[in-house]
Amino acid sequence: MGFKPVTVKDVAREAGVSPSTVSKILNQKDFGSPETRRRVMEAVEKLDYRVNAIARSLVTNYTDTIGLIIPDLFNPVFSIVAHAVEKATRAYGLRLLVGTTDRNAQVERDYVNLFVESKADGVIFYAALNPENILRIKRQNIPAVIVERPSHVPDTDIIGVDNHHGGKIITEHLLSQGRRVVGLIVGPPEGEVERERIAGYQAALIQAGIKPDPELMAVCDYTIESGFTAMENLLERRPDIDAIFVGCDIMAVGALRYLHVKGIKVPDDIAVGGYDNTLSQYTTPLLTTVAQPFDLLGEEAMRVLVDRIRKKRRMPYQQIRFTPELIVRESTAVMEKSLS
Amino acid sequence: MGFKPVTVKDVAREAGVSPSTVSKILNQKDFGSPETRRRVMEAVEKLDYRVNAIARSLVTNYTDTIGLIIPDLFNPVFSIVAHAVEKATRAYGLRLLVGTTDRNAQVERDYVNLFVESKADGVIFYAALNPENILRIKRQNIPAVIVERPSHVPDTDIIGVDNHHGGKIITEHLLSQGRRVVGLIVGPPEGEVERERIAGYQAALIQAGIKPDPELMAVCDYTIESGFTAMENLLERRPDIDAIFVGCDIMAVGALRYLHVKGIKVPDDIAVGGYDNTLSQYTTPLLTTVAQPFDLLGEEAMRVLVDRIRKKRRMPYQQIRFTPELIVRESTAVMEKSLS
DNA sequence: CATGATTTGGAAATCGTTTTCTCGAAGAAA
DNA sequence: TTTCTTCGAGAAAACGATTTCCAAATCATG
Repeated sequence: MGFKPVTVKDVAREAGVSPSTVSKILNQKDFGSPETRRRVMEAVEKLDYRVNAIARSLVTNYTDTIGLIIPDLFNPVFSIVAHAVEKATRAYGLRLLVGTTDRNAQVERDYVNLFVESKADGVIFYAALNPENILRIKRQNIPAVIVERPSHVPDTDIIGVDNHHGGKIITEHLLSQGRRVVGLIVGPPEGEVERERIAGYQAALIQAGIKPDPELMAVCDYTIESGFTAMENLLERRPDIDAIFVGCDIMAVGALRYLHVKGIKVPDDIAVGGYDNTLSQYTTPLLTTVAQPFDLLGEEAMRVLVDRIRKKRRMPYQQIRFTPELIVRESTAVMEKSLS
Repeated sequence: MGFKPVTVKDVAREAGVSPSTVSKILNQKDFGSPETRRRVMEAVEKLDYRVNAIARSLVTNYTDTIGLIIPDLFNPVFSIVAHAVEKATRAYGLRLLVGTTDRNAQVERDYVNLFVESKADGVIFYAALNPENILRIKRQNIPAVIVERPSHVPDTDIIGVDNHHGGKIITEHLLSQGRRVVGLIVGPPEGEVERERIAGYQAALIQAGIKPDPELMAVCDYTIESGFTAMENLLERRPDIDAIFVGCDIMAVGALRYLHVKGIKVPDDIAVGGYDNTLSQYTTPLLTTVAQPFDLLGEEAMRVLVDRIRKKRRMPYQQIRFTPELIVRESTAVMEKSLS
């Protein structure tokens, strides 16, 4: 009802000084005489005063708030990144506004508008849907950092992982284990990320003198079910497959499931390689996968963003690429035949 | 540099009216003549005007922002809830500030202060650490909703799941499959949630005429590794165990892993029941588990919170309990011996 | 002791909205 | 036509901080 939060005025009255003095003592390290400092601090303590960040922002033009736009929080890939970003904002003493788009460009746009209205100091886009939305933020003079595509937005810092390399090393690994007919289950190839991984996969095959065969590739979305059916379709088409590279651990779980149901042994009959290293410790057998440094991705995105916010001066735009790492586990042991 | 966002003044000038008129036309459904409405709307469109939410909040005393305090975003349990909460805030046209505590009470306190400063309209606590922090929010007249413990904060809406029932049904299920020596791996029993689940487990045993044996219980934190070692310790102590109830899917994965490594067959030798239904579709064998309606938890928390924010009038505090559901999968089939 | 330099702390403007409050004009009723 | 009501639109006062700007007080220096 008649609830009134404590304001700087109340503190001033309590300490017997003016509001401006209170503000200065609270914000400037070396303002005021020891005596007034003490009085003000005591008043603050006594009244349990907390600055009204809204009022402050209105005059300083800083909200100390970062916006994060991300497809969802359900897929471990995203929740790990979100967690890393959140930890980083905390370390920088900032707030984090989170928006998930559920892969809907209109929702993405709504969040962009919301963040503009909120006067966020900066925005991180993870797997942005529409580059236009990023430009919209930049047009409002709000710094933005892009994590993992799109990579063709001008004048923007971009953080990512070398997907070509990732696709290549996992495929090379499968080949090195004596496999020859390597299938590929991958997300929609319209995406940059997916295209790169496919290219890496193909490069590894060609390097080994094997011609990539479109018949060996199955497309699916990022669900367990689609991994299951993709594996099914692929094996119906090509029963001679002896290894499969699945472009995401979630889908790999679906593929493993199908193989398990059909009594096909992993890795004896078919070797399975995943991607992301998110679920690979939960599966049986443990999944060989390509680990992406998701936490680093989040940390770096924040670091670059904060740099851009604080150092107003023109700083060259950065494009940071991390190198993914192969983690070998049980699902891709050497083939029995090549052992004999 | 000389970047100036478009303000209500600019719109007013463009439309040839006063700022107050612009504000009223934008906010009150039926203000102004059709002619002025048109002029103002055109100006807004032309200048791509977006309200400054900061300035608005200062006068309206609403920020349209909700705070969420949650242990982390890494455990699927939390990320699913966070996702549900985020979706709900979006549906209500609100913003979401997210704070993860990493189970550190000091961090929780920092976030409470931050949310107070941010003038959040309301706060949702998931698995809060220190009740004092919740009281601190309420003392600032900010509505709070507690999800899953602590349940003893006065004058607060509380949303939760019936953990006693959950522990009971999974144990009953194990017993109904012919198991007799049912072990328990559970999180730190200081927690209310854990205590309730233990009580449910014990109730089921007693009901079946079995005396609960402390030796059959192992405590661990919420990691795969601790599930692994807990299973190990338990079996060393009591090799006669023929079923195990693990209080969290993540730890169940660790337990399954140990059994797999030791060549102990699930469910033939030991039946395994999990809790949460988060990873249970990823495991081999598929994990029987107790499903919690995490998305509902998030939705309801938001619904109750928004109610409390909008209807200022004194509304009785609610305590909502959902009933968890048993999901039977492969890891708890009927025992072989009882079949013969 | 006088002068200049520095420090201290207050008055007032400002940030961009929303919200009274008020006045004049238009419309309705008599 | 007159009077009463309603409605449209602007002026000005908030909201709660920060930030000039300035006067007074303090200090150092010759």
